[in-house]
Amino acid sequence: MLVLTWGDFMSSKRLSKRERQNELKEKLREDPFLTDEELMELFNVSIQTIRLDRLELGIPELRERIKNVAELNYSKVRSIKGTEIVGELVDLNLGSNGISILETNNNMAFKKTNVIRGHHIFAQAESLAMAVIDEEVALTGVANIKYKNPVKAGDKLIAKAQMIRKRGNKYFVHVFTYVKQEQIFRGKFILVSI
Amino acid sequence: MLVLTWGDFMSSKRLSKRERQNELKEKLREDPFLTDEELMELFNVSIQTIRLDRLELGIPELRERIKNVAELNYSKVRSIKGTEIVGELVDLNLGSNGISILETNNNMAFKKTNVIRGHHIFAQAESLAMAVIDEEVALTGVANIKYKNPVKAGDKLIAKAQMIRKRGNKYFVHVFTYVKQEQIFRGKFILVSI
DNA sequence: TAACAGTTAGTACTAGGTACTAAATGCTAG
DNA sequence: CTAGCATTTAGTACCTAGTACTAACTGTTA
Repeated sequence: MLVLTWGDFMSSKRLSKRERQNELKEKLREDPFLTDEELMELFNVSIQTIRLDRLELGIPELRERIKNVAELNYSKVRSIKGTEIVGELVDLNLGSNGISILETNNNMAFKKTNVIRGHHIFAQAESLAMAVIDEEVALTGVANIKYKNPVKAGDKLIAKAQMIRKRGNKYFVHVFTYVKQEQIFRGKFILVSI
Repeated sequence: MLVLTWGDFMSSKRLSKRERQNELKEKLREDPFLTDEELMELFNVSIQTIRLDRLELGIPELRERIKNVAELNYSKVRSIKGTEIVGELVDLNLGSNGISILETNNNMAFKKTNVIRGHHIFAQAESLAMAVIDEEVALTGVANIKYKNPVKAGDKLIAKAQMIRKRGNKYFVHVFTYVKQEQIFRGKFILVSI
């Protein structure tokens, strides 16, 4: 059996600038914790070449990369904590209707397909439904929902909620979510105030 | 009204070594991105004092702290990428059933009531339903769900999924979620493979 | 007032770089 | 075969955010 490690591969072959830079991007995407020195050994070129490559590709230094990774995750936690409403509330008539907008990104998507995971669409709709009813505290009792079309990362979700009726402490709210006029989700919620 | 900022507080008062070291630990727990220089200004002491404090408390330098945050989340991200499952998968029989556990915390709850927001319960159930069906890529088409009882932050959610039947590319999966034997959620999902 | 904890000052050194200049090497077209 | 250009390598000064260490200076307390 012939087995070539990355090391064998790299020491046997010197890639062209373009090839090397592509591999460099790929390697650093996989592992942003690699130092220039490690990359230099990986690609069997001088450290200056690695640095020129990073400069040309606009890739920041190790410490910046690590910091970016750290801040990404640190801010993610904070932003979730901050908002109780998923998406941005752009219109609200208590007891009647409301509109919220959610900008999707590929953190919300399946990596393979880039399709937004259902629970994000659900979360936007549910929290909008909650916002619409004129109650201090409420919980979702029942939801009947339908995903009509897949949503791609980057799409802007516009959710429109309408309170249909109120019976005792139960609120019936319908939410329709659109991407560019096209309906992609429909949810019927029964919310219970407590 | 008397308002004291942290700055006022710190410049008016010099804490004892013990107090300062406690505050230091707390500050760095809140924000690990603080440099010794920023801490020095915060506590109104010299940079050497901050460094002695860190040494005594065994707190690593800024870059190490950032790296730790980054690595923590990097491995977390990787594990999410691997599973894409909300909660921890403890049992799985492809095409039949599965169980996942989600430890809730107060980041997942309404601040006022400490009740877990519905979409977290939904997300656990939906992703477990996805895991159970033996398909590479699938989307939720329809869901009919019911929240039976509110869940408090700290509760451990045990979701049990059962695939009921398959018709063409449609899968019918039922998920029941429990907190200490008590059922708190029920969801009927129709998943569509693509 | 001596002893000691606590604090501050200063120096040499480190990793992992940036920014820059200069020189060497490789390839290609005339 | 060689001029000209891209590419690569070498080397220097400088940076940040430190470590590790020595020495000196306060402040309190016995």
